[in-house]
Amino acid sequence: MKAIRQKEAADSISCAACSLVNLCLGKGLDQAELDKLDQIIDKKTQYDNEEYLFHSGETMTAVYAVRSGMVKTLITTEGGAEQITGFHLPGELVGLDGFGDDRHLCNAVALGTTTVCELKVESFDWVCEHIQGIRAQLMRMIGEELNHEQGMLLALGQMKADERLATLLLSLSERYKKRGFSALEFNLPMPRHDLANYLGLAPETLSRIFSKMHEEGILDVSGRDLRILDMPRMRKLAHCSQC
Amino acid sequence: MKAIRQKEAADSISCAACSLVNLCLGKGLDQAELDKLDQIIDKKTQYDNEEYLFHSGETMTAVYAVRSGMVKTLITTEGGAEQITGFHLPGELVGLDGFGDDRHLCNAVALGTTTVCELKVESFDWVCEHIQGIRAQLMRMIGEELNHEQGMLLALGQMKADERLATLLLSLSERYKKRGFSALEFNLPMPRHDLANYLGLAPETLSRIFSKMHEEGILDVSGRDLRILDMPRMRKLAHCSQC
DNA sequence: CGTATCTTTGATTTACTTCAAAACTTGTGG
DNA sequence: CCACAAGTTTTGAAGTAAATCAAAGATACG
Repeated sequence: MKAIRQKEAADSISCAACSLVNLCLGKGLDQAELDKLDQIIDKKTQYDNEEYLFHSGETMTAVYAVRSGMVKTLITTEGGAEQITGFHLPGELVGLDGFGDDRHLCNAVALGTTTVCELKVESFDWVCEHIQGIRAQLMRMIGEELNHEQGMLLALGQMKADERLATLLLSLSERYKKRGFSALEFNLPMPRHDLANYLGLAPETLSRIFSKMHEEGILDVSGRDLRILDMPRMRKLAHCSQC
Repeated sequence: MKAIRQKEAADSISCAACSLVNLCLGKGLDQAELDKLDQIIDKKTQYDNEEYLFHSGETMTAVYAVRSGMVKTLITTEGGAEQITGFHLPGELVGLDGFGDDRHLCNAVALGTTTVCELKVESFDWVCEHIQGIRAQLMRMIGEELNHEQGMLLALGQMKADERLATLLLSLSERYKKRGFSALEFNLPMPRHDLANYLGLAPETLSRIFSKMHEEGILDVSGRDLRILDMPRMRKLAHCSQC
C-alpha cells in the first residue's frame, strides 16, 4: 500500500474549470455567474505544512475554500489545552466562525502543502447580491458544517473510542468518495496525535484501537496509509447507516 | 431561592417592540426594515413542554427564533443513543441545520411552555434580498452558533466533568445576563438527565459534581434553581476568561 | 548514519459509569 | 389537606474504559 495523497497543480484555474466546482461555492451557478465569481476569488495562496491560514482572535479577512491538501481548525484554552474542531478537505469552507464577531475563534492550519481560494469579506456582500443562487449554496455549506459538528458532538458525548474512530474514518471515506477518490483506501495527512485530539482520546488509546481493528480484519493501516477492509463492520461501529 | 423562569405574554407583538430585537434577527435594522420583517415573520406558535418543533428527517419549513421559554435540539443514532446539541434561549435561532439538504438533522423540542417566531423558508430569499443588513445579522448569528458548538467540542473532547459543567453554567449565565436577567441566579428548565446528556456525562456523575460544587461553596442549587456564589472559581474551572 | 520525532506496546491508575437503593419532588384524587 | 403513586434526584458500592506513566520500535530527516 502506498501513499494516495491527492495533488493538483497549484496554478490558478477558473472556478468553471475546477474539478471541485460541484462541491464548492460555485455549485449550481451558470457560466456567467461563475465568471463573476472568478473575478472576485483569489486563487493564489499556497501554505506549507503546519502553516497558519489565520489565528484565533485575528480579524476575519476572508472565507477560505480548500483547493488541495487539507486544513485543520482548532481552538485553545488559556490553560494550553487544544481541541481540533475539524479536518477540511478540498471544496470545503474554512473561516465561517469569523462571522460571529468579525474575529476568528479558531485557528486554521495547513496539513501538508495546501492551496486555498479566498473570498474576501469586502467582496462578500457584493457576491451575495450579484450572483444569483450563491447564497443558497453558501447556506447549504453552512448547514452541512453545522450538521457535521453536531455529529461530532454525538461522537464525543456518547460514543466509545472505537466507535468514534469508525465515525471519523467513515466521514473521511464518504468525503473522499465524493471527490472521486477511493472510499476504501486513503491517506491520513495528519499525525496520530491530531487524530486522537480530534476524537477526544489519548494518542495511546487511538493506537490501540487501530491495532485492534487491524487484528479484527476491519482495516489495514501502515503509517498514515489506510485501507478499509470490512465496511459493514465499520458502519456498524459508527452506529450510522447514512455515514 | 425561588423560581426565576422568565415569562412573557404569548400574544404577537412587532419585532420593533420586542425586547429581544437587539439579540435577534432584527438587530441593526431601521424602522422601515423592521416593518417589512414583521410582515414576514409568524409570531403565533406556542409549544407545550416536550412538544416537538420539528423532527429529524423532516423537510425544513422555517427557521425559528425562540421568543420565550427554551428549546433543546438533539440528534439520535439508530441504536437509540441521543445527544442534546444545544439549549436555545430567547432571541436565538433554531433550525439552521436544515439548510444542509433541506431536511433537519436534529430534533427540536420545547423545554417548558415556549413560544417561537417563524421565518418560513419560502420567505427566506425575499427577506435576504429586500431587507438590507439582515444577511449580516444572520451571518453573525450563524457564526455564533458555530463558535458555540466548537466550544462544546472543546468541552467534550478535553475537559473533566466539573469543567464541563462550569462551562455550561457560565454560558447560560452570560446569555441570561445579555437578556437582562441575573447572571448569578437562574433556573434550569430541563431535567438533570438532559443536562448530563448535553455534557456527555451520566446523570449520577452530574449530580455528584453539583454536590461537590455546593460543598465547596461555588454554587447553591435547589432543584432546578441555581445561584452562582463564587464566579471566579467557576471561571477558573471553565478555563475560559471570556466566558 | 545518527538524531529527533512519531507510533506502538505494556503496566498501572483513575475518572467516570453502572448498578442498586434511598430520598426528595410533583401532581392527583379521596 | 393529606396520602400516595410516578417521576426525579441524590447517595453509595463496585466495575471498567480510557488516561497516564514508562519505554521500546519505527520512521523521517538533516
